[in-house]
Amino acid sequence: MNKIFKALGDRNRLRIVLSLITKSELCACQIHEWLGVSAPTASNHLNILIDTGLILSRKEGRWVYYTLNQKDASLSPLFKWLKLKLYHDESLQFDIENLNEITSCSPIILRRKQQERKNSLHLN
Amino acid sequence: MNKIFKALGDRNRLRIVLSLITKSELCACQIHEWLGVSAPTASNHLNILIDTGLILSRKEGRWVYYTLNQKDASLSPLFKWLKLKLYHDESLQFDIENLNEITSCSPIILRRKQQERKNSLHLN
DNA sequence: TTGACATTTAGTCAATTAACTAAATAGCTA
DNA sequence: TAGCTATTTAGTTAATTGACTAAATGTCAA
Repeated sequence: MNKIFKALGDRNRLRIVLSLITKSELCACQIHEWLGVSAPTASNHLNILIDTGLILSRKEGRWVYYTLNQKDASLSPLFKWLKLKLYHDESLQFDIENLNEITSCSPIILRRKQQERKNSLHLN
Repeated sequence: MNKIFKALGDRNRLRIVLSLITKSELCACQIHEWLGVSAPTASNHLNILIDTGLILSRKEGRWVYYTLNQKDASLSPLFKWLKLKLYHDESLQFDIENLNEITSCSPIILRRKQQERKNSLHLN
């Protein structure tokens, strides 16, 4: 149980879980983009959440998709409470809003956009 | 919300909350004795829990008593979940069992016992 | 099969944290 | 009032953690 709280005690890991509460499935690159941390950092957080059993992953070629672990019934009251808290927390909702921009296109398009942004930076 | 998870992410702070779930009210010295840490360390943990709103304190002369914060209704699903988890976690139950020895007498008697133990150590 | 690319692993570093001891504070009691 | 004593505050230290970059892995697609 302590492991679960340790996992959620990190702001970025809590944000991942909240994003999966509202979006049901996200791929690693979407999460890394949204968190605003490097890909290795996001990967590390995701693995910690996997390790505590809070989320599940599914591999599809080079892409890895994540969902909440709905299979563990003992977690569902916790997720329910998180969802409720999320509804009443303005700052968290504001944070989640930016997810919509990222999930409004497929991961492939998102990556192309990331690439273009990177290239235009190099021109300056 | 992150603050709550950060608070419960520490093993000793989680133990304090679990002890208050099973005992409803405990004084600082009982908690310090049970955790097996120094009095300043216990005091620090208790203040962090107060600060996050998870527990409440009540002063009675030199003694300070702590309870869960039942006044904040939004926390009750969390406490309920903790209680449920506690029932299904053998190692935590074992840990909590030692509380009975400490709470079987008043804090005043407990302190006298602590003193006697300390004195007998000095004789060796 | 080679090049590109999503993700992970390794290794480093700064910041945070939880513990301790010593000293201060505050409240009882003789 | 003076001296205990429960708790808190200050200050120090070792361990943990979360971030980064560089390099490795594994998969698709030309």
